[in-house]
Amino acid sequence: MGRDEIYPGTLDLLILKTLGRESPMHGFEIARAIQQRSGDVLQVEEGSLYPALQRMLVKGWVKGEWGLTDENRRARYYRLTAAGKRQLESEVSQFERVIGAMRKVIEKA
Amino acid sequence: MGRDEIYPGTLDLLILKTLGRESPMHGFEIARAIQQRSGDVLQVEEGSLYPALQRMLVKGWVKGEWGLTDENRRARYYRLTAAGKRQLESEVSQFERVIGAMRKVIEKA
DNA sequence: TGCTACTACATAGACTGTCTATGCCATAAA
DNA sequence: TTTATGGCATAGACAGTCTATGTAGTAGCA
Repeated sequence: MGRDEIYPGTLDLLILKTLGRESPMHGFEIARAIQQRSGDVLQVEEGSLYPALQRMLVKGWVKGEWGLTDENRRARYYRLTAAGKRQLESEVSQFERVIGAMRKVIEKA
Repeated sequence: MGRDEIYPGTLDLLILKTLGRESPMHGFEIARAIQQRSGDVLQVEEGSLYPALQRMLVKGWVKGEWGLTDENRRARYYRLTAAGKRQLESEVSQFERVIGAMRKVIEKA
């Protein structure tokens, strides 16, 4: 309620997918990419993004390396690990399953 | 993560829709209806269901009346209020918007 | 009568995950 | 040298779901 975007539990999926599409990326880029691809509907706050990335680092779904951006700022570049790819696949199929089930509950008939 | 079903923030929608489809219903019936309609994918735990119904009572989205089931057990029968119907519509359209946006992020291309 | 199973409602407490707010630091621009 | 901006990060609040537990009434059965 009050919830405006991004259902809890789906952020990881968005991040993993974004990294799966293009790697490596740093945090800001990931957030921007999600926002753009979603047609400006989904906005990932930094206070959600970084904790999520930390969790994924710990779980070994992503690896991070410090580097420099085009504009010479330090940034942490993330890329998917093999475990991350598996996780991504699993989350995608779970997403489809759950959303499909919700559709059945919601649809007219 | 760990999350198995029902993304937080979507339970209200499921309950509202179920009540919108058939009223009045008591808690157990609502849970059963959601489970059945979802093809046994979504399972609403009692510890989630009753707090959700309480919240909705407070917010005036549903009204509850005590009654007796076919089997002579006391049960609280819920029905949508006008405010509940508006809320339902709003949640459905928000759901479509967010899920549509997620699809754009997730889809192949 | 006593036991068990089931229906139905309900709450406490843990836990997860997101958000708001804030801070730090470095670079670039004014 | 001040300001804006990019980028990372954490603390604290908060919402919402789950697990576990409890109550109580009904039905069935021995």
